[in-house]
This record gives sequence, C-alpha cells and structure tokens, in this order.
Amino acid sequence: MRRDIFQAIADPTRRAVISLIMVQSMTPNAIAAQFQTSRQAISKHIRVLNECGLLTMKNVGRERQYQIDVTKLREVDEWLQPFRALWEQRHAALDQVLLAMQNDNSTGTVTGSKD
Amino acid sequence: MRRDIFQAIADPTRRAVISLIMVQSMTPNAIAAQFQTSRQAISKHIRVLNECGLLTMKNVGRERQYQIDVTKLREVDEWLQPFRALWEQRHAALDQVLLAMQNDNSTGTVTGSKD
DNA sequence: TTAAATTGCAACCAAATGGTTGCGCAAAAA
DNA sequence: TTTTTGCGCAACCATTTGGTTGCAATTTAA
Repeated sequence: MRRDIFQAIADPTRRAVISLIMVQSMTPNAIAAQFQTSRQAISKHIRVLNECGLLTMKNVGRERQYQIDVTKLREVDEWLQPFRALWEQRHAALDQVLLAMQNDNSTGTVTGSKD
Repeated sequence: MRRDIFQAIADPTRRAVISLIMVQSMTPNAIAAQFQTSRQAISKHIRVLNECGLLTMKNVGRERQYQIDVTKLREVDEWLQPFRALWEQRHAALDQVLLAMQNDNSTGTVTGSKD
C-alpha cells in the first residue's frame, strides 16, 4: 500500500484529525470524541498517519498522546511550488488587465467593487 | 465516490500527469506515451482529474487536448495555510537559537556550516 | 468507400480502503 | 485482587480504486 503524505491527506476525516492535533497533542479517545465515527475507525486513521510519518507520540500512563509533525506537510507545499508560480503569474496578468481597464475609464465612471 | 482535489493528487501517476500538462495541453495518447501504463489506464486517470474539475479540454478533429487548470490547486494551498504558519514560526524559532549560539561564540570559533 | 487512428465507455478483476466487531494487554480505580 | 479504562490489533465486510480487455463512435487517410 502507498504510504505518503498525499495519501495521508486524501481522506477528509484524516485532514480533520490533522487540523485537530496540529497545535496540541491528544489521545485517541479525545480525538474520536470529536467525530461521529468509532474509536477503532479513528485508530486506523491514526495508524495511517503514523505510517506516513506525520505523527509524534508520547506514552503517559495507559494513555497515548498524538501530535502532528507539521514539517512533514512541507512536502505538499514543495510539490505545489511550480503551480503556485503559475497561478501567481496568472493573477499578476489579471491585475494588469484590471489596471488597464481603470486607466481606460480614468475620466471617472468606475466606482464599484474591483473584485 | 469522493471527488475533490485531495483525491485527485493522491495518486502518483495523476500527480505526474498534472505536472506534465500544467503548462501545455496534450492528447491522451501523448500523455500515455510518457508512462509505462496503458492508454486506457491514463484515460481513467484523466476522467478522475476531469471529475475533480482540474481539466480544461478542447476538441481538435478526432483528437482531444487536455490541460490543467492550475487555479484549482489553490484549494490545497489554502488548506495548507495554517500549517505553513506553524512551520515558519518553528523555523523562526530555530533561527533564534542559531543566532543565540553565534552570539555565545562571538569570540570566534564558529566558522563551519550553520545547517 | 474502405481502412486506420483517436478516444471514451462498459465489464470485469485483484488489491486497497474505511468501517465494524471482538479480543488481549497494560495501567488505573474499586 | 478484581474491575474498569484506554489502547492496539486481527478478522471480517462492503465499497472504491487502478488496471485490463473489448467494443463502439468519430475523424482522417488510402
């Protein structure tokens, strides 16, 4: 089975779990309490996240604290990089068009929203 | 079945296809020629990408030109935003530590790599 | 017109996915 | 000690996924 970050974030429940424990660690039970699904289902999601190297954990008595290692998500950010360049370029081009339109109407009828 | 961008980019072949046709449009045959797998397999991936709203297409005779609409990938970028804030903060903290170390050794023995 | 090329789609298949139930183990509470 | 709690794990199940083969439709070439 594939085990990478893209696989980890493919499932909406897992994305929610990631958001939930990105700043503070939580136990499986506490995490599961935030969702409709069962503890075991969450446990399997946690397992996937762990196998993708997204988790740090700490045993406290019989409890287990999980937290997200955010730096792993940089891999997604890095993959996105070339595309970001494209859409920023496109955005810049759109700004140019809007600017040109403003200049064309510089006698003063354009007063509405520019979004 | 789930049809969102996170699902679209979960598969490595699809990510490769996305990268391939992000700047110029290509036909299914031309795309498939870049991979080991069959034309039909690529066709199914294209279908998924299309159902996720990632594609623009144009019929040219009996051929069909596909291209990626990069702006759709901004959804991933937006989801990443809060995490980016975290790892940049962490990076800043690391810089602080390194700076403090430099100051502690300001008499001059630190000359090597700072990575 | 006939033949070849380009493509999408349906049917089928093995493997993966997301979920459930039930169990065992260790730690805390009774 | 006995019971309860928190957790991971294996077994099972329905659905999805990624792939294949075969076929029909349309456009171009002969």
